[in-house]
Amino acid sequence: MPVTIKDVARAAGVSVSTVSRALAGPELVSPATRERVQRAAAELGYQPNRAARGLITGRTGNIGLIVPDLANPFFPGVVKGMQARAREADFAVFVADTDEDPAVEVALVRQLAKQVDGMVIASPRMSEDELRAAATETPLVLLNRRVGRIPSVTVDNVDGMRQAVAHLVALGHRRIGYVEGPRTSWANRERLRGLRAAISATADGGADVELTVLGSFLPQFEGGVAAADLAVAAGVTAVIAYNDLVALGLLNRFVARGIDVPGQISVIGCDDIVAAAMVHPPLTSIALPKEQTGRAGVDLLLALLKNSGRSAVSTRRELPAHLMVRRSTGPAPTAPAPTDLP
Amino acid sequence: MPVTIKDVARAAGVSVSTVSRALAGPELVSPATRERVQRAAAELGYQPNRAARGLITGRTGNIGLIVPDLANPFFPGVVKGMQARAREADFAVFVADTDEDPAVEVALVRQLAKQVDGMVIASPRMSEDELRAAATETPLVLLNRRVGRIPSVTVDNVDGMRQAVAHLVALGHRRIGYVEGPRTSWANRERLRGLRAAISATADGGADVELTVLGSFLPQFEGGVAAADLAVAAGVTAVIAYNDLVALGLLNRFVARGIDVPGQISVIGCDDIVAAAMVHPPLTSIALPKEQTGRAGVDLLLALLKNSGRSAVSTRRELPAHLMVRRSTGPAPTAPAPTDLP
DNA sequence: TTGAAAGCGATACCAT
DNA sequence: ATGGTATCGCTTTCAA
Repeated sequence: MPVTIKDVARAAGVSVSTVSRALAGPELVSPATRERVQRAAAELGYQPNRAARGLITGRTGNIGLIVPDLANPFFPGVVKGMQARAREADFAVFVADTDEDPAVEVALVRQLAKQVDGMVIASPRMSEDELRAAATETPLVLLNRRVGRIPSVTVDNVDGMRQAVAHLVALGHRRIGYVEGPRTSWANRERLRGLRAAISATADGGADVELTVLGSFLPQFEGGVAAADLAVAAGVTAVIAYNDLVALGLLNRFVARGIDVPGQISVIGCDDIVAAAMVHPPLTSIALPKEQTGRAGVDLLLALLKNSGRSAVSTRRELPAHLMVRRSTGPAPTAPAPTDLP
Repeated sequence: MPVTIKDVARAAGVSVSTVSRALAGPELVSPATRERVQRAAAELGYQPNRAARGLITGRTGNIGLIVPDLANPFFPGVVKGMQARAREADFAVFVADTDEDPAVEVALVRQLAKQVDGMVIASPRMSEDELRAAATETPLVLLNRRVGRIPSVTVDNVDGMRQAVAHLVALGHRRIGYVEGPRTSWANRERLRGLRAAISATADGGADVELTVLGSFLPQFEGGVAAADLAVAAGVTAVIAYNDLVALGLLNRFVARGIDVPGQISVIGCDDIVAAAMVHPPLTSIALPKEQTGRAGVDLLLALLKNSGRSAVSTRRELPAHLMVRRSTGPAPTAPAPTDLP
């Protein structure tokens, strides 16, 4: 039999209204009664019933999080960040996995919407229209995607690609391949855009770099395995993959075919999942701030909830990406000796 | 403005009680009214408010899941299985991560308990007493651990180890090392027990196998890296690790030191995480049925909830483990040639 | 078979 | 500053 607000009221010798006030806004009651109430509550181990509170306030104290695939090591990091931040704000987090299926995603949003005050969708796979529709039904924050004025947290993919290209070009690479992920992935499009921008900027700088786009492939290990042979056939000296899982697949296939990395070909991934540092050779990767992305997502959502009703605050946060150089990238096989460089 | 039961009642021309009945137990109302009510509900898109329902029924429709570390690829599999099963039963899942900290675990259980009908704790790190206490506060199911009569889903670790040892012995290994995980881990103790049993059984069979226990180490990549040198110094020809993350650490360090796997030393992990097949050489691992474990956990919990109040049903399920042989295990370096075998 | 009404636990408004 | 009370949306007696 859980202790209710009545029990506390009786114990403190006040009315339930007073208890409610003493606990919610300490400045609404006299210091003396506040003291008594708080002690009584503590002694009885009183915990407000969230369902009852939600019934009248219209708030559940829950937020939802939807991710495409928990098995992709990128997302647990995001989940951790979200939970940490949500807990600080006294919110609980529902997590749901869509198995990369846009239809499941749409269904889950609708189902979850009733049970939460708002939700965060990480790397949404559904269409822009569907997202816009969802945003009208429930406060919504997007991670790794921008759609209209829906609040979002993104990473500077374009700059990440700039760093990767600069690194490769400095190593003497002139023929670079990119292994595409899902076309429905906003990040994929952004990365491709960043890549093209970086390469044309390089052209202005004098170096003549050629980009070969391969794909699209599954954003998983298997996708990389499949892409590896195409990369070799394309004659590139370096490959940048949509994400680390794909890069790991590339690495694996190259090793299996006896192709030396980075001796014959360099590989760069994206996300910097833990496994990137665990393979041999360790994978150079564009690190995205996973936990920070999660935290920022909750931050935006909380801001949204506070302003709910008032003029739609549309907020965006863009986080920086950082290239983690490891041993999977090295000098281009046909690169001129350092002394020959201009 | 969400549609409530009143709206449905008005639309169907009946009282709210009738609506409630028509939707809950169709046999409680006349077929005609049931039909009308259901159509009205469908047309209005009525979704019962779970908070309101929970207030009176005392049920939230939520279940909680606590895991030590979402970043350990073993757990996302479990989470996926749980969610799938929970969704079938129309339950939502709260997920919380403890960062392997027993204290956090205890705190989370207490906090979550108020918001759920029951909870599942995967690989609990807290003490038996704490678990027993938790079990009295809320319906509880344990994954990968057995404590008293608390319902649990476990994997047959002992048999898994038997398979691993049999595999190694067949390859000619006689000096085997085990890298321990956390001493607070039930699975660790079970695996050690299974290992010892398998080895003494082998002794009865004539082969004289020696076990060297190393550790304990962090159940992570870094733990394996640290353990690798000890394994080499101990002169074992094969190492079995507490889990795949540790095994990957071993593998990595062996390669870094120029020690050939499996030429000079064989490595076996546990869990069969996806990364196991992604490294080079691919890791032989004892596969645990991750999703099935999650599903079974929810099954047990649902059964518990149904019987709540009645005599404590204590149930256990034990799932089988399967050795996945890959290239990280091979003949022992000093093994006699196949023709010399008896 | 159906309707009216009493709560579930908390908050918020209206008095005092 | 505090108490009484209506109320949130729903389920569940109790009568009819």
